Amino acid sequence: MTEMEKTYAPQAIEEALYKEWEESEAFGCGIDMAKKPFTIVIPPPNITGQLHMGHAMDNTMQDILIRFHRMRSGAALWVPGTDHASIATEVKIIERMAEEGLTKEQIGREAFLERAWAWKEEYGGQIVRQLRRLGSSCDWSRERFTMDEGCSEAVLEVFIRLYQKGLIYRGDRIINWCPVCKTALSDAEVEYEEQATQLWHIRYSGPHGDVVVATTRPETMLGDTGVAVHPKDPRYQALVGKTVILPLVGREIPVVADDYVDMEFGTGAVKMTPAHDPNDFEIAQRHGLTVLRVMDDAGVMNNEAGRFEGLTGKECRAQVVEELKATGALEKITDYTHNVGTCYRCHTTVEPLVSRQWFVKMKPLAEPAIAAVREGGTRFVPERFEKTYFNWMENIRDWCISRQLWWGHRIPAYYCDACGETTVAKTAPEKCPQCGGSVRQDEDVLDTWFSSALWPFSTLGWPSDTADLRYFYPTSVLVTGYDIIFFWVARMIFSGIEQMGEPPFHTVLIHGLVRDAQGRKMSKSLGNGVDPLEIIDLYGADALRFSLTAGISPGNDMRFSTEKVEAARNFANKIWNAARFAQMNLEGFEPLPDPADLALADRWILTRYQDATREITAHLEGYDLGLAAQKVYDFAWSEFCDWYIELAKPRLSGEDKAAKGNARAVLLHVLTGLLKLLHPVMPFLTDAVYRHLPGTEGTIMLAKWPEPDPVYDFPNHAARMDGVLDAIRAVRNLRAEMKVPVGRRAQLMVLPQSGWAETLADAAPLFQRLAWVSELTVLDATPDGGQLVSAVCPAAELYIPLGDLVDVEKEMARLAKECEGLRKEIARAEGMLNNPGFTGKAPAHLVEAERAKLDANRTMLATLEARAGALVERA
RNA sequence: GGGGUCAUAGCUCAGCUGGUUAGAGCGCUACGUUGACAUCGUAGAGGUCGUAGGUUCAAGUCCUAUUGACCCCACCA
Repeated sequence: MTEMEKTYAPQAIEEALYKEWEESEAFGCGIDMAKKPFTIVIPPPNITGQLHMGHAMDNTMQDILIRFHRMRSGAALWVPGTDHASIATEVKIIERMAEEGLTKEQIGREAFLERAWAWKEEYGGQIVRQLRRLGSSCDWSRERFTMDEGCSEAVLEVFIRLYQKGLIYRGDRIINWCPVCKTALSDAEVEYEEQATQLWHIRYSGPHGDVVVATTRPETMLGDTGVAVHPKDPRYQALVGKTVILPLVGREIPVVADDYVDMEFGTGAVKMTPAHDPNDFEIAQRHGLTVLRVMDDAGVMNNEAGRFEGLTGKECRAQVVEELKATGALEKITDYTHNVGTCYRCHTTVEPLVSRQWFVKMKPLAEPAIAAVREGGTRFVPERFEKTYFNWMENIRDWCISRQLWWGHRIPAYYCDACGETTVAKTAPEKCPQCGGSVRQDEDVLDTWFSSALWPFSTLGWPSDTADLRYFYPTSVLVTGYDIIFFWVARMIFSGIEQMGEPPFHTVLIHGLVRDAQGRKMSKSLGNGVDPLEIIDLYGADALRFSLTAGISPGNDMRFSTEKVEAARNFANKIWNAARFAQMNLEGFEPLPDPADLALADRWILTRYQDATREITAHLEGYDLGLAAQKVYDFAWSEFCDWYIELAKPRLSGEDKAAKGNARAVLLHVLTGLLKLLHPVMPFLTDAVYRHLPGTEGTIMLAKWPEPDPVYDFPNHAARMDGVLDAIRAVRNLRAEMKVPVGRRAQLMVLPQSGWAETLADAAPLFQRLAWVSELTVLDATPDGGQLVSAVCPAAELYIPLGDLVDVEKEMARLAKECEGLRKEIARAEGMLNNPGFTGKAPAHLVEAERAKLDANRTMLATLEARAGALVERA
């Protein structure tokens, strides 16, 4: 045993300890068919990423579960990896190139990809190193990347399978176009923001009558190919089936009737721009309206816009409004606030437009995915997120998966220009299988979430039939924030079911966001983010982990504050010092003695320890990590440190060899056990301390998780000890109220309640040590004398002779106050017990407990009243 | 428009399927060098659990309504 420093210094031990863990392969998990593995796949962080508080919490939770199960069953696997993050990474690389004055078009696809891979090499390792600093016990030998060979193979395989089943198709559909990222986006990638704008009311005239339409985007009128009204709208009956003339353009466009139109809103007539509005597109499909695109991918008006060609959308709007005013077609302009879609990466307003893209047909995939959750094959914790999931899955639309980007999995579709044939294959066909012409590959890549969706099985070797895949799939739990249920969780579920035949995990553990101390979302733009690495430097990884876990409830957001981290750091120090104390008193390993030889205090702490073990285990099994951490904290600090260590001191420093040995053995046993219970949350501290303790071997990581042992469980004795502790507290309380300085010895006389005499007499050394008692006298009758202060507790009446220090009036006031409290409590209990409803219907043990409490309180009250009476007489 | 969360001590939050006199951390007050720990100890003050009903022997916990803060989804042009 090496000497322990006076305070815990995490900086001194974390790095070396982690290195040792990793090199010893303690993070690994072999295949052992006799054991059911507990498996988690990491939500792969982006290679562009820096570890932020969200990651820190997410990964701490995963690590807690993994470490818990590893200790418990010896078979736990946490698969790490990173995500290529197609769009996010590409944007960053383009930004970097812009600093050199380069664009990706200038350097070309191949050179661009070289840069991207170089980027990956440079930054991809960063976040993974940061995860190590947190203490994440991932099996790094299995680290994966969404674009590594195996994951890419999985992507191709899935694409081809879905294509062959008709679940992937290419078509001209309305998609969300980001004019800055210059790519299509899926619906999930659009975020809506409220914007104040205007509503332009424009009159479309025609031979059969006029109609006024309202729009938020007047420039899109150039692409109008119809007007829609509600079929039952009396105002427009005559116009349905006829045509009106599109102002500025002069095109004759039909008026159609469709239920979609809301008669109450605006004028009840809607201009139809099928190429630039998703609803219009759908109505156009129903009525056979032309789809006319007037804007190109960069948001510039194209040749279909006639004389407006070449203008940007904004310029075009101004121009169109100007001309409409001039021609008198503009009826009015009103203020209007509505939600506009923006790109989730760059927050540019997205342009809905018709484009030829690849889609996944969602209905057939969504159905079994809904059923899996509904039937309990996968369950969300907390359960309420199932509603979110169902709501999304049940209203899902086809998933646009092609992106006009270069960094990502290139779509394995090959087109023949000669005959128009499309070939979907893992490798490029040499020539068109139809006509023998030459083929070219689709230029686009897949949505980055397409590969993430396969993560739980692609990382285990799929599509190969590997031993890992057979053993570890389906995984156990997925841990993530509620913000990516749609992006990722839902897609993993349907992909797992479709490809593997069963959902990828049985539980989805959802956590909230980490907010700043004021409750605001941490963000780069606000600059209110707290860097977890700085916190680790200052307070240690364990303190950070604990502060992100303790007292947190699943699915709820939390506020991060350094005060919380400080409290956690203090806790780490407390444990450290408890161990230091133990180390100073131990003399090597001593096993628990025969239960019959144990002192009352030993029985008490062993029982409490078992209670804690049961409770913490249950909380971890139920994913209540916050409660588990809280419970270890309370047990360690309030029971073990505050009480047991103090209770053990008289024996540890005493002369009785046997008693000393017993106290040592119990101290060591409970301390070692509590370190194990704490290890999942505070891995560094617990392992460092563990190695200082006698009788331990290797790392605590691989130690066996504590299990309750009936031989050392003494609930009745624990209750006796609680009686003694109550009495000690009562004495301390008395002294504090009488302003007797701590440390100044005073005599104590106790008049035991029936059955307590021996216990109290035996506890004399404890009173001496913990309540600064000079001498304890056990009485057999109420003492006489006014210069006493008294208290009463379930075990005994307590008297302290304080001589002249006793202020009789004050003492009487104090007694009166205590009596008052007791009377209230007695009245409450009597009320309950006199209620036949309670005695008749409540569980018997509760009624019994209530009755016992009432009796005890009555006895105490009688004592106090007698005492008060005696004082009155004397006065 | 639909769905959800939160409201408990001065502050930040726990409180599982309803059952002791509702808890913790921080802060506050008083006292304190008992050789593990001042990153500490002892004692204390502080809450009619947002409001109004209801169910029940029993409600912070379940139901309904309501007020306030917030989030997600939908996207009526």
